[in-house]
Amino acid sequence: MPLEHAVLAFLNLQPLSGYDLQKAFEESINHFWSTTQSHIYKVLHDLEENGLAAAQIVEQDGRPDRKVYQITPDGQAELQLWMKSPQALEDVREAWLIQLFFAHNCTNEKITALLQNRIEQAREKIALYQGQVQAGLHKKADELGVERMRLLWQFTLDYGIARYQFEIAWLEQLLARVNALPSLPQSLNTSHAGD
Amino acid sequence: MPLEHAVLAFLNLQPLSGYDLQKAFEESINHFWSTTQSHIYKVLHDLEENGLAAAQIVEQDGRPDRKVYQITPDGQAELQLWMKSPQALEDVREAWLIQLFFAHNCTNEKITALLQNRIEQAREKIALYQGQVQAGLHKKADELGVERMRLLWQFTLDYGIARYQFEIAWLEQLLARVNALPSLPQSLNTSHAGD
DNA sequence: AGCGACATGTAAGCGGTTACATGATTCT
DNA sequence: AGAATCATGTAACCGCTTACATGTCGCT
Repeated sequence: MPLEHAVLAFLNLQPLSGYDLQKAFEESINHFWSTTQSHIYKVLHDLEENGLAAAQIVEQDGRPDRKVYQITPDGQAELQLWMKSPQALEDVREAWLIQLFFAHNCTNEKITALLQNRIEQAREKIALYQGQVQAGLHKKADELGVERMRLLWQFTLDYGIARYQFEIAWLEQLLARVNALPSLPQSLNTSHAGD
Repeated sequence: MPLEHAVLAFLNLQPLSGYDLQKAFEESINHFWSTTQSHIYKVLHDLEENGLAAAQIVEQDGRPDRKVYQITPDGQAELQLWMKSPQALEDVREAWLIQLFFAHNCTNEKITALLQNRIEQAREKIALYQGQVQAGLHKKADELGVERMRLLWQFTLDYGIARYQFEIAWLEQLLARVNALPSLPQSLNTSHAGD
């Protein structure tokens, strides 16, 4: 469960509440591991149950109580173990490839439209990563002032940018190949409701 | 629900049983949309409930009965709609990036080991795709003899290969950058259980 | 006698998202 | 007066995987 370990990794830097963690995720690793508030609270609950984190209620005046979690020795051991363990390479799993695979009865124009939409989405992602996300990471890194950390964070961002750039390049190459596709069989083109 | 639509797309070519579908998935689109037997049976059940497919029991001698599903007009309409609808570009979501992000206290050697393991896995995927998967697609395409289909199928396979090749190239580039990383802070290197 | 192919399903769990629920304080 | 921030959670659902359950036939 990667989210559990991401939470442990954050707690290993400093004690945090669910609310803090939500912001930390948003500002730090959202570009490669998005999550939700409710999932974080659930994971914290589970971590406590398993003795990997310990909670402590902190009262505040004029504000709701905070429930601050600390990593336990068991939690540190678990984290250390996980950090070393090779993760399985993710399988390709993309819904648009289903569309492409079964596009036999679609016109080349319709296929092209799908690809162009995808290129557009990838461009937006890159703009986001190079803009807001990059700025956010820079800011956080400057606060901490640890060069080694800054570079590691940058690697994760660069990965995302490179990935979406790859996506665009590959799709553009595919556009040409789609245009060269033999045309639809007439019977299917006119008579079928088909795909 | 992409699996539902993948099943509809198969049924749009010909009526099939759950067992047939499992084999069809295995032989055709497993390289970008893997699934399981039980999931297929569940989806078929749901499709029938929603009137997108209709089942028919076919008795056999010496074999268990088959439950053969046919796509309905509603199913065809739904499929046609989905085929045109742009899919959201998948977010980057990779657990090893969590490891990289928090690798501050890991030695460069440990980071390198993770990357190399990933490169190795990607190489294996490429070998698989260029070998068995490519052969399987060729065989199926030859049986059908429709060039337009053959090419579309090839595109989905080429995507996978290109993706894993990208992965390798990017990781190899990262290896150099990891070696150039400023070393661990001594205090953390020696005293902490840490990450 | 044992295994693989044929054939259909259920149950439990996992990691995750969306929607719901509550309520004070501070800023505009 | 209304919105944003602070703060914690539950419930329901989704897509999917793993494990379980059952049984026949044909081949070796």
